[in-house]
Parts: sequence; C-alpha cells; structure tokens
Amino acid sequence: MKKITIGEAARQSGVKVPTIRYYESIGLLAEPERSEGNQRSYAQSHLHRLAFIRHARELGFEIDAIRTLLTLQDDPNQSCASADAIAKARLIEVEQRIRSLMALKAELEMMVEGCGHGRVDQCRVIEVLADHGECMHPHH
Amino acid sequence: MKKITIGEAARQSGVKVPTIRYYESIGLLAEPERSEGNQRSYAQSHLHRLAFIRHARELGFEIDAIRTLLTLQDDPNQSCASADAIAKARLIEVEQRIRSLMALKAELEMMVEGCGHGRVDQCRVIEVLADHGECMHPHH
DNA sequence: CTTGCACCTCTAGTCGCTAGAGGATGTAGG
DNA sequence: CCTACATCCTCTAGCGACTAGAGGTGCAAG
Repeated sequence: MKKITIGEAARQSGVKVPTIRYYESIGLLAEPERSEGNQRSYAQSHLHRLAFIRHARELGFEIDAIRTLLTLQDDPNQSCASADAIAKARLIEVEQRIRSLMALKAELEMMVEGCGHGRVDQCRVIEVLADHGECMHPHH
Repeated sequence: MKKITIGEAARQSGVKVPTIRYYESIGLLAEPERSEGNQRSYAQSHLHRLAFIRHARELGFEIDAIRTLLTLQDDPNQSCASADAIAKARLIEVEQRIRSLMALKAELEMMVEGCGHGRVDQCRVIEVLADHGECMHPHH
C-alpha cells in the first residue's frame, strides 16, 4: 500500500493534524504504523475512520457517543438499537436547542429593535438585561 | 442593611455558589464586604449585578461581552451604540446557529427514520455517518 | 456544648481541541 | 553531498466557563 502521512490524511479527511494526533491519544483512532523515522503512516481504513468521526462530530455527537458508534460499526451483526438510540437522543437535543435558540432570537430582536440609539439610560438592551421581568421570558 | 450570605445570594439570583465565587475571581462581580469570620456579605447591588449577569449568560453572551455591557450600564450618559452592536452580533450568531441546527435536524431525522431497527449492517445511522455522500449535506 | 450545615481557600478536572517550544526527518534543488 | 525548507515528532500549557473535591473554619439551633 501507499504510505499516507499525517498531513495527507488531514488534507483528505478535513481533520486537522493536531486533532488527528489528539484522537489517537484518546484512543478514538487506532495507532498507525510508523516509518523508519518514526513518522505516522496511515492506511485507507484510518481515512474511513477519520471521515466517520468527522461527520459525526459535525452532527454534534460527543466523543463518547462516537466511540460507541464506532464499535457498533465494527460489529455489523449487532442490533442497531444502540445506534438508533444515540441518534434519537441527539435529535431530541438538537430540537430542544433550536427551540431555546428561537426564544433567545425573539428576545434579542426585541432588545435590538427597541434600542433608540440614544444614551444608555434609555437603552432597551441594557434595560432588558437588568430587569428580567421586562422580557417575555418564554424560557428559563 | 441586612447581610446576604453567598448561599442566600445564590438562591435569590439563581447563580450557583461556586459560580459566584468564580465571577468574583475573574473580576466580573465586585468583591463584597466580609463578616468578622471572613464570610462574604452581599449588598442589593450585588444581587442586581448577578441577575444582570445571569440573564446575559442565558442569552448566550460571553463573559467579555458582559464585562462591556456592565461598564456601559454603569455609565448611563454614554451612547448605547456598543450595547446595540453587541446585541446585534449575538443575534446574528443565534440566527446562524439556528440555521445550522435545522440542517442537522433534517439529517438526523433522515438517519433515524431510515433505521429499520435491524442489524447494524443495514443501519442507516451508521451508513450515513460512514459515507458522507449519503446525506444531503446542505451544510459543511 | 455539640451537631451539622454552610462557608472558606486551593487545586485539579471537564470537553474538544489549539498553540507553541524545541527538535528530528524527509525531500528537492544546486 | 550539502543545504534549505516543509513537514513531522513529543511535550506542555492554554482556551471558556465553569464544576468537583479536599481539607479546614464559622455559625446557629437544640
């Protein structure tokens, strides 16, 4: 096989070099072979792994969840109930996060619209922050 | 005035005791008086400050932004342009975050719906993660 | 006076990286 | 073969915003 350096792996996977080393250090990515001069030399399997990890991270899965997903991937006979549960949990998290951000958005819009661009003592931004009763607090 | 202990301040503000001490240590909250036995004793002004900080944190403002907002609040003659700018920047951040979370949500829904609850080798969750081409990648 | 909770300080840990120091290796040109 | 330069190596420390825990002191009720 061809020897893939860490820099090449970074380019192909879109994961930065120090991050790849970090994933190795926490046991998320298997240790690759080393060249005579002690430099990492990756195989295709490592690249697949990195792509998987990167995509999962982009979807906001935590490292521990990814660890589980990776072991599931390695054992294709297993039931996919765990993978399903992890993805569902993540979906619920994302939905909650969206809801709470929408509430924040509404509140921030009110603050910004209400700002008369005058002095601080008439500023709605400061005012709303200072007095929680001023906002429509659909959250917290 | 009555003496407000740190525990009482925590209860009234909704900010945890260690977090209050942390805010003091980073200079966000002024040091309160101390009792004879070296215990913190807060005034009403501290409680207002804490409420302000808490509300701002709930809206996702960073500590540094809050620092700026607090100095603005202390100087009511100043123009509120900075406060306005900070709030607007935060609003844009929130809007972007919502957009990207909506994309994630769509992708996660496809994964979860496609899961036939069978074995891992037919699992859409794992499959999509493994092969980025499988998802409709509206993001990244 | 004792019990037990709340307080004190200090350090270290969390998560997922990122930055930098200080040195070794690999490669391309002269 | 030598040199220049990019890339690699390990290691430690830092980020933000807390949180947890150890080990000790203060205080109020019974």
